[in-house]
Amino acid sequence: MLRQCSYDVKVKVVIHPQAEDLKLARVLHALSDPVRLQLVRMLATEGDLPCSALCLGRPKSSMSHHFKTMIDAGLLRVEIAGNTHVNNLRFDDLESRFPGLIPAVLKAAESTDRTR
Amino acid sequence: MLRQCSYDVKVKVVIHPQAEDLKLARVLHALSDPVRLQLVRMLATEGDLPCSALCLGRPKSSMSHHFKTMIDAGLLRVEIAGNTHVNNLRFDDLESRFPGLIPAVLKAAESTDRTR
DNA sequence: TTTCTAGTTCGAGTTTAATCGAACTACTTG
DNA sequence: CAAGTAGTTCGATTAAACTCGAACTAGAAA
Repeated sequence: MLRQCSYDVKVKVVIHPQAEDLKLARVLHALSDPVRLQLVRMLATEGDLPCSALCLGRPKSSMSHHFKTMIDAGLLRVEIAGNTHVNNLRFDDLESRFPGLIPAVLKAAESTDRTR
Repeated sequence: MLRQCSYDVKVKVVIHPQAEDLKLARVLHALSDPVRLQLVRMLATEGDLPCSALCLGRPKSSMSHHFKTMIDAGLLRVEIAGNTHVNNLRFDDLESRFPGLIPAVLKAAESTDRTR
């Protein structure tokens, strides 16, 4: 028996994995790209930021790909505020699941920009 | 002016990057695979191991690829002892370059095997 | 010297990822 | 409502990675 919805509902759903479902390999992969490392650094130091503040000269579609990768891995949470998407680093979730990992990565990334 | 070598020299050279040349993104990428994470765990807990002790059921050629990835990233050092290649985790180099990173990864990996 | 063992290299097939223009959606503002 | 703004999605292209059999190399052992 199928239930049908009589109105045309359009919900923009961004799926964030739960803290306990974060997978280490996925998180490390999301961190293993210079562009994404830079995003993590910016979000860690400057707090929540809209996409526009994070697209440093690159095409929007490229950045959208990186955001998706990070969201799927559980690195970012996105809150939609009207027109803009506010990104924030899921620091507490990451820290509870993988203690010390993000601080170590941030420290390592800060010690040099020759990340690649 | 070219110098020529009159004998046929064959040297097996394994190039290990120097500690100060390790690149964070490369290291994270080398860590971002479940098979390689497992290798890191085994080497961390059991010390130096030959390839044969690390190829858990997988084809040698596949494992060779993973070893190469890890060596190139600076995760492993290989010492050739006669017939066998002894692998060891470059813990001290990694720790001096990226303090806390490997311990955090090991702790995270140990907390669950659902790494992927 | 033949054989065994340990591991690499090669090559092919497949998968996954990165890049980016163009079209699209949805909110906001005039 | 029209126009602008913020960001996603699509589709194509290219580049990297992963996997693995087969052939190869070199040391060890018989």
